[in-house]
Amino acid sequence: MLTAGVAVDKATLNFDKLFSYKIPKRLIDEVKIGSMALVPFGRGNALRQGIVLSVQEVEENGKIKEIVDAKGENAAVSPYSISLIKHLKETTFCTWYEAVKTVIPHGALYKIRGDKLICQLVRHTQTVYCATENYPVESLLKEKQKAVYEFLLQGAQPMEEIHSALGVSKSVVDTLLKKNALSSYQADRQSNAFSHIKQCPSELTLTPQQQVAYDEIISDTDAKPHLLHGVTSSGKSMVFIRLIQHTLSEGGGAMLLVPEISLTPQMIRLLREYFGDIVSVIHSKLSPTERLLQYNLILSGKAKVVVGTRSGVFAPVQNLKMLIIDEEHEKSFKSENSPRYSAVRVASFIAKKTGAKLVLASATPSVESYFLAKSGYYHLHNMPLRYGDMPMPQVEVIDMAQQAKTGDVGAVSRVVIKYLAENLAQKKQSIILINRRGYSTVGVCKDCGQALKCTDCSVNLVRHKQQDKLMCHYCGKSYPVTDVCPLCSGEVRYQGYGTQHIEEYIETSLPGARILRMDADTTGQNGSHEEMLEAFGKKEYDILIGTQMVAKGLDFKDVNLVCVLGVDAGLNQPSYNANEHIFNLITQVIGRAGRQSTGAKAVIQTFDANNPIIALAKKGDYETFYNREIAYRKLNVYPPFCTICTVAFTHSSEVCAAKDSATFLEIIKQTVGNFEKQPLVVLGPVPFEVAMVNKLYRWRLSIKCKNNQLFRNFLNNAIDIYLSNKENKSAIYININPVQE
DNA sequence: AGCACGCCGACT
DNA sequence: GTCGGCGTGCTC
Repeated sequence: MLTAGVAVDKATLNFDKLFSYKIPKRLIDEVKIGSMALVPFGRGNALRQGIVLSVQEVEENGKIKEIVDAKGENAAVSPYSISLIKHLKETTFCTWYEAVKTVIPHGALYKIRGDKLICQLVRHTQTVYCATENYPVESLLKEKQKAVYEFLLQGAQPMEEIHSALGVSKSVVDTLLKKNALSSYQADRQSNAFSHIKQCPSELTLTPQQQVAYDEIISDTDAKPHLLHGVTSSGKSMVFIRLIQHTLSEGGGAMLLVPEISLTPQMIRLLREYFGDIVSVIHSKLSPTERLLQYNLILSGKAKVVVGTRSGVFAPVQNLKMLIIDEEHEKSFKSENSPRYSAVRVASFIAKKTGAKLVLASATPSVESYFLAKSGYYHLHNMPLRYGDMPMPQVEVIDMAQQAKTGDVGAVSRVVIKYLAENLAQKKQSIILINRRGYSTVGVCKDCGQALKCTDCSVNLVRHKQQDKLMCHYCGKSYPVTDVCPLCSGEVRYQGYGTQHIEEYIETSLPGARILRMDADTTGQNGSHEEMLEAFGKKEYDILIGTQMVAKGLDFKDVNLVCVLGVDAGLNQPSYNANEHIFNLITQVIGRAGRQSTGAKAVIQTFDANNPIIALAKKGDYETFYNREIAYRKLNVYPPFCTICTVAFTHSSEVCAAKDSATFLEIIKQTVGNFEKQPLVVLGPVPFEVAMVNKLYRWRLSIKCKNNQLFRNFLNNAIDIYLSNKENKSAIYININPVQE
C-alpha cells in the first residue's frame, strides 16, 4: 500500500509527527513530496490541511486513513522550500506545520471547501491605464475626465488607484478609453507601497574604502561569510548596490534583509532607483494576497532582488548568489514566536546550501559575529571613515546626579533644553531617543506601594495618555484609568516619563517648536511610519521624539543634535548582553547626527556618568568594547562560547509549571549519561522574569550547551520522555538563544 | 489545538 | 427522564 507522510495543521508539539495516510488511486498523480493535502484527522475525522513530506510503500494496516484531496500540480512546494522546512523543524523544535507556514505563504493559497482543497486564484496581472501623450486636454469638457487624464499623465495606474485617488468610477475611464485619451495594458501587479518610485540609476562611484570592501568581497572565492564593519554613515548601502549590480550582471538573484521595512524607506528607494521593478519587497505587514503576489514574482524569477525583513529569508530567490543582512546585530532577526529561528543562522544555512555569498553588515556587529570574524570563520572588512569625511558628532555625557544637585530635576535636563533651543534657532533638526524601559508611566498606590498590574500577566500596566487607557504590553489588554487602588482602595499616583510626558515637557519648555512623536502609540496604522519619517525629512518638524525605532538607519541631512534618555534602565538589565544592547543603541543614535553637516552634537543623559560602556560608545571605540565584552563572555561562558537553550513550561497552575520543569531537569540528569560526553550546564528551574502571561504561568530551565546534532538528539529524547508521561501537564517549548526585550 | 466521549447536576 | 456542564484522552 502506497502511503504519504503528512504534516498536519494545528498540531502541538505533544503529537506532532508525520501522519501516514493511504494514497487513493484517483490521487496518485497529485500526491508527491511537497503536495498540499486534505486529510481526515482525529476522532471526528474533521478535515485538515497538511503537506506531504514523504511517500512510501507500507504493509496494509487497518488503522490507516485515506487522503481526501491533494494538489500537487503547480502547488507543490519546491525541494528548496522543503529543505528549509526540515531545517527549521530540526533546529528550532517547532511543529512541522509551523515551519511550513513560515517558509511558504500557501496558507492563503488554499481553502477547504467541502471535501475539496480549493486553490485561491491570485491574479498575477492587472489592467493599468495610461494617458495618451499630447492628447488635447481642452477637448475634455467634463471635470472628472480631465482629472483622470491629468492624474494618469504622472504615470500609469490600475483602476483601484484611480478610484482611491479621485473617487471616480470605471465608466469615466471607459469613456476616456473610447476617446483614445487613454490606453490600457496588462502589467504585473505590484505591492503598491513603493511601486511609484521610478528607476533612475545615477552614476555609482564608490569611495576608496567602499571600493576596497567591494573588491575584497567579490574576489574571495571560498565559502566563508563576510562581515562588513562600517561606521554609521560610511555608505554601506552603496556597497550593497554595487554588490547587487555585480550579482545581476552575472545572472544571479540577490536578497537584502533589513530589520524593519518601514524604518528603511531610504534603502528601498535606493534599490528601486537602481533596479526598478525587479525589486520585490516582502515583510510581515503585507496582506496574504500581496505576500503571495510577491512570492510568485520571486518564484517565477521576475523579481531578482528581494528586500525583506526576518521572514524574507525564506523567499525562493531564483539562482540566489548574494545574501546581504544589514544591521545584522539587530534582535528583530531573531523570532520569538514559534518557529523561534534566527534569520542570520538561516541565511548562513542557505548560503552554504546554495553557494550564495553571505554578507553581514553593521556599524556595531554582534559580539558573536565579530568573534567569528576574529577567529577566521568570517572575512572581516572595515570601513572606518564616514562618507564625505564627515566627522563624528561631538558627544557629551550629562551627569544627571550632578545636575540634580543644582536643582535640575526635570525629565529633560536644562542643558538639553538649551541645546534644543539653539538648534531650533539655527533651523536645524533634533532627535530625542527614549529608551522605553526606563520611561513608562505606571500607577503606584500611595498607601500600599503596589503598582497597578495586569490581571492576566505579572507586569505593571503602562498608562497611555492618548487613548486614556492603562495597557498591558504583554497581552495587549487595556483597562480604564483609575485612581483607586484595587488592592487597598488607596490613592493611585502616576509616575514615570513616557514619550508623551517628554513631548509635553519639551512643548512647554520650547513653545512653538514643531514636535513629532513616534512610538507604538502613534504609528499604529499601516504606512504611518513612512509618512512621519517623510514629513520629518521635509523639515515639517523640528524635533523627533521616539523609542528605539528612531535610532535605526535613518538618514536626515539636517539633524544636528541627538539626545538619548533613559539608558540607565538598559544598563541595569540582568541579561548577559545588556551592555551590548546599550553600546549599540548609543552608537546608532550618535550616528544619526551630522551625516551631511559639521558641528553636530550627541547628548547622553545618565545617572551613571562614569559607566565604561557609555564612555566607549562616546569614543566610538568598538574594538575596546568588543575585547572587554568577549573576555567577560569567555570567563562566564556565555555566547559565543556556548548556546543558551531555554526549555519553557507553561500551565494555568504555577505549581504545575514549577513541578514539570523540575521533572524535566530530572529527565536531563538521568539521560545525559546515555549520550556521549558533551559540555552541558543547566540553570534553573526558575520562573520567567515575567512569570505569568495571558493567565499562564511560565517556568524555565536554561541549558548552556553546544548546539549540535548530538545535543539536539539528546534534547529531543528528553522531550519525548517528558511528553510520554501523562503526569506532565505543562506545555513545553524550546527557544534557542532567546533575546529578551 | 480540536473534538468526542463520558459522567454528573438541574431543567421541560 | 434528557440537556449540557466541562474534565479526560486521542490524534495515522
